[in-house]
Amino acid sequence: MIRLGLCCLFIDQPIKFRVATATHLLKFPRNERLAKLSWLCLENARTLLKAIEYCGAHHIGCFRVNSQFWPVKTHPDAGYDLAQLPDETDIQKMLLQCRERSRALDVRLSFHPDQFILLSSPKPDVVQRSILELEYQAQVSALIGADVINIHAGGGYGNKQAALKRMGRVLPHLSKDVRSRLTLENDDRIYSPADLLPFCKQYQVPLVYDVHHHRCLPDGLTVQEATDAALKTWDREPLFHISSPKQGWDGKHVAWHHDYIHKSDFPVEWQRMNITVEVEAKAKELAVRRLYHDLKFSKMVSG
DNA sequence: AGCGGTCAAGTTGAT
DNA sequence: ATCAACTTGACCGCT
Repeated sequence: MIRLGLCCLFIDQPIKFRVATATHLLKFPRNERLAKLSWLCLENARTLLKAIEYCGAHHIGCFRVNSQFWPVKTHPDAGYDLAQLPDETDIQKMLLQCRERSRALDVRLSFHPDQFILLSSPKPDVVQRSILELEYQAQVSALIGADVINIHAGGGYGNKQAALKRMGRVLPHLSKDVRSRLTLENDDRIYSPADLLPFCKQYQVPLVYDVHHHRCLPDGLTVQEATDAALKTWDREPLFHISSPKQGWDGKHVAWHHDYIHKSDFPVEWQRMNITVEVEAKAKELAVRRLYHDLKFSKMVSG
């Protein structure tokens, strides 16, 4: 059976991760700031445990952790190390519990660094800050047992091949904790599966195949072909993405996510596969529940 | 309690 | 030139 994944938040459940802005935090003296951050990190660790327990009890086999799990962790002024937080020990303990429960309940954990994380940028400082952020997410990943840190290939910068080459040259500078988890996802505007597959093969970076993005940015590959090629890039359970367009496929903003996944958008090619499919839908756990129901109890039709 | 303004960051394309 | 989109609105500070 397919493992469905929930992304970052709940819409209906009282399971809420906390965040704080650097602007706000920097109004306080350092000690007070670290105390606040410590509390936020501990609170988010407790919340993650709740999220894992909920997923385990509701046929949700994967949970994506928000990039702000440790708020402003790599901010140039407000950033910090775990060792500087007064609740370090309690945070570690709680994260270990998350790791144990996610393993016991078979809830896979993943990360998806946001749009500022670019290994292909021609600007060295952009790449440097991106690496710092990846290292932070890998540190948390190691503590909680997440096995995927998924990023996009970034901008085209007028020459996609050159951009991919730049990214390839950055890979050796990543720690093992990042490198062993790093994956690449096709996007809806610049990098198609056909653009990324050669890179993924050459550098052994798994491709997170997003079929919705593929439909927004076609490349001559069928869903079946892209699926098969993506599968080959994985040395563990493959992870793919699904979403539906907000106003349908003839609407204006096809790239915008709908509240739910339309039955016909789920590829028939993916049925009965041992894969993780992260559900990108605004109705969150309700959308996962509905899709799970649709997959289990009704025959899907090809769109 | 409700609401408006704000939030670290890069790149692109629509207006 | 400005703005919204991107995996995701949440939080502060005022009324």
